[in-house]
Amino acid sequence: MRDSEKEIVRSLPLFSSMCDDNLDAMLAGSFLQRFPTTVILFSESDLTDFLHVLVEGQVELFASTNNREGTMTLIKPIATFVLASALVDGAYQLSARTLEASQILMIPAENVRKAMREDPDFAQKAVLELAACYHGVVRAYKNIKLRTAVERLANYLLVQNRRQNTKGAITLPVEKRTLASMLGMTPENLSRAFSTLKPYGVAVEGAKIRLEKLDDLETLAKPSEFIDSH
Amino acid sequence: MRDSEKEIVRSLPLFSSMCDDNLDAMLAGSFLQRFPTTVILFSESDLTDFLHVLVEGQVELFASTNNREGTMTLIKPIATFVLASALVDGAYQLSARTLEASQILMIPAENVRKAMREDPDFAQKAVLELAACYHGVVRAYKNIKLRTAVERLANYLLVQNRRQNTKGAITLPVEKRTLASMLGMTPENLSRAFSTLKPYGVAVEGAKIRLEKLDDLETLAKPSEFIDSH
DNA sequence: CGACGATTTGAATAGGATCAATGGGAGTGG
DNA sequence: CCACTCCCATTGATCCTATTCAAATCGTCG
Repeated sequence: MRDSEKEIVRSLPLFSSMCDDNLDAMLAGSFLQRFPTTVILFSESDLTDFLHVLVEGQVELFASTNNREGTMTLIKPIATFVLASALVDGAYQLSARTLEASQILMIPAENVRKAMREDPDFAQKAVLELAACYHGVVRAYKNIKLRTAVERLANYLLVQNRRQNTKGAITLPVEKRTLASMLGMTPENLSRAFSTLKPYGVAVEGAKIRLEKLDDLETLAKPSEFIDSH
Repeated sequence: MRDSEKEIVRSLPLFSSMCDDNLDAMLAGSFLQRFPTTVILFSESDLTDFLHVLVEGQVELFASTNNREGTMTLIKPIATFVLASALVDGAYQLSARTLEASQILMIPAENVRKAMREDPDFAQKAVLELAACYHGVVRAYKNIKLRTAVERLANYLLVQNRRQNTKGAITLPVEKRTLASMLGMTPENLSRAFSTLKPYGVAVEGAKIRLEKLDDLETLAKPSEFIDSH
């Protein structure tokens, strides 16, 4: 474990206030691993060996059943994933694959559970992090349960516009087929949803999207503070 | 706060190992309140004043946006709800209403946050509880994203059959329109889904459902350990 | 008994998925 | 560098699922 990697971990709110000794103890046995793109990191039925920290690249968490598959969420650096699974010592519950070549710091789950038991401050941070994760899934659940495909796309575009802060000229951070899966539709349907949004000022050129009538798009999307990310 | 109420709280894993002094401190300012049926307990935008413990009755957590509404989950005694919101000091994120006359123990959220900060053992329990809640929503999210309405109903019936442990003669614990909302469909569509399941041995008489061909139903439902409740 | 809401059934419509075919890039190998 | 291949994206046609609107039935409760 190099110092540079320790600094990466420390930059995360979850670990920011952990004392140095405890951090060293938790990182013992950890290692930074590089993965090529499109690699399965683990499957939902695997036992949770590691808490993962995505340092570079991009990772998709997905679920499959009965020959169907759906994206649950996308992970971008720098962030941990599968914290809940690592803390309870069970199966991952979700599968993961890289969407790009990625660097991932793997922290033994047992170390994380030990830290939770022995470092009250870390346990507290874990509570806050888990609560945030919980509300994140609740939002996603509301989104798919209460909105149509076109509305989900419209709201996604508005959120990206705020995040990328680039005045209506956004770039999709993932392939359209992955975006389709994340938004709970087929790639064909995503194409058609983009067409439907054309009258609302959505101009598509590959991964570059221009939003030329933000007001109209918002009227259609009806964004909600309690569904769309802050 | 009477002793009987304290015993109720203590019966929950979340509080089982809390020392008596801390429990008393947390329960200071708590009160047991009775509500009639169909009462709104709070709305998603309300600030989280209380951690709720459903002692008797039944509660629905739901979300609404743009004139649509959907059941997120149903709470049955004895269980806490909105723990995540109580711990982070923000809005509830979900709305709640009683589905029956109910008794609810209201614990000031500030007390819960204080307990989390000062009682490491409680923080640990909260971590485990939150992780379980998180996985619960993930399951619900997978369920709606990867299954059709008929499949969701079929799996719901199989889960109820296991839980009620009554050899294929189950009783729906809620009105059908609520069940429809929980399964993410309209009441009309639920009716039709029951009709679709008739050839699979599902016989409906009001709230009484008989499952007469469990094997056929399972073949259709394709239950999954990582979607359906244990 | 009468009123109200829940449930069911029917018909029409809308939202999405599937199947098929085509075009377009990116990467590979010659 | 170019041709080839493969996969992504788009478009069209069709099918299926689910919602909406309407109406009838059923139960429950006052």
